[in-house]
Amino acid sequence: MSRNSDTSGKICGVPIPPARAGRPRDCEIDTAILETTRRHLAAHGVSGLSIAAIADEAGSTRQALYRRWPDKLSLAVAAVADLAETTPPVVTGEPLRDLIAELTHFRECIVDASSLALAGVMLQEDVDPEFRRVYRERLVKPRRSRVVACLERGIALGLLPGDADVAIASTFVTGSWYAMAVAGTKPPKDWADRTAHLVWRACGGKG
Amino acid sequence: MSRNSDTSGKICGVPIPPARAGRPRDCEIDTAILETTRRHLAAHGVSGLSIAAIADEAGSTRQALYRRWPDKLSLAVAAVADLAETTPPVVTGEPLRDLIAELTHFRECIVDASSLALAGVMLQEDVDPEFRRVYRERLVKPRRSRVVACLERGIALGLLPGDADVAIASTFVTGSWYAMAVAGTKPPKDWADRTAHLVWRACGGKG
DNA sequence: CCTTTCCGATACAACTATGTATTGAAACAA
DNA sequence: TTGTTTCAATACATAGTTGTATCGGAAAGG
Repeated sequence: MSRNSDTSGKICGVPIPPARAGRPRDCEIDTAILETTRRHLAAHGVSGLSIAAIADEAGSTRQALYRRWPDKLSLAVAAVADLAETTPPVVTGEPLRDLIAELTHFRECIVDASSLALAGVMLQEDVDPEFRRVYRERLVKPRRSRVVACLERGIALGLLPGDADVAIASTFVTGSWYAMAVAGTKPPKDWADRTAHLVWRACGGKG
Repeated sequence: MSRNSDTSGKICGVPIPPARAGRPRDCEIDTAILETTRRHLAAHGVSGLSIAAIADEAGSTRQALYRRWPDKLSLAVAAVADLAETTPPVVTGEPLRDLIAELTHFRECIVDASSLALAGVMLQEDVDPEFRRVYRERLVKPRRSRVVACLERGIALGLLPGDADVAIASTFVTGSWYAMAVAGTKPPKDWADRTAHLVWRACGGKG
């Protein structure tokens, strides 16, 4: 099977442009480079990125890389933007259960994508604002709003009091994980369950 | 007044060694370099540290720096170890009030020392284990145990139930701040108060 | 077949960082 | 005064990174 163009309407996840002549790009190079870039980002931060090292480790060359992205920053942004937004957990309508599912999902995402270190990178002061914006828009905001939605549904259903401090309580969810990572504490197996119940109770619920 | 040795028993915060001959070191160079190093760490991470840039910005030279620390890592470790552990808030014995004081103190510390970005750096995967260890021992652990102490005193006083999930709840305290930083949310003025009350309630308190 | 683009390999100039060294002056101990 | 160490400035070799360029060959479209 060809590693290149198909007829599905997309090439490398991007809508097909007015088909240009010449040898098509190798999709596998794109994905290999972006993946390697994310690994390097998590390991060394933005300043530590080395175009040469990335191209090399991705099994390609710097030229193939420069043909796609003009510089280090564009590559980093592309690598984060490319992080496929995983399908969120199904909403059952039972807020506490949904909250637990959300935390379980968060845990899975943060482990295998080394997104935790990525979050740390974003706190660096020399990170490009646009880069930070893409990260928040793509990875932080969606989850945050789903968590808030769980709690607000709890209020709507009368399970939580109307004056519950959702704004602060919703930060506990991911924050708990960050705090453990910084402290070097290994989160327990039942972290999702315990955390969800604590947040629920913080909001005034009787879970 | 001399910038150098004194007779107080310490030089540059270090016990006086058997007084050696020759021109004494300039303490101000030590502090200027360590301070500049912390700024650079927060801004660019470990990989982004530049000995030359640090020496320059500190108003000194690379040679003065190499005379003190053999390499980049030693300098980074020294810079973090040098972060004076600020005097913790006074314990009143009233757990919830102490918790609020602790959070207020945390907020002050994290703002002016740019320690937040430093926490992010520690999540990077290429950070030296010993470096990480010093950071946790010096900056993370003390605060964490004070927070835990507040909650456990609450249990001891019968203000919190004995089965309160202190291990998880204590991560909410600093975690809330991290989560906001990552999300780009500006913590509200009354963050300490609201967060403390939420954590208290999460533990089963009626504050 | 011809043209275009991509790929891998190699090369190059400009820049930066690192670690070491030297020099003359300054500060202090014995 | 003598000996030792520090300081600022300067120099140097080594190494790594960046961005651009060139080359022959491969893969596609017209």
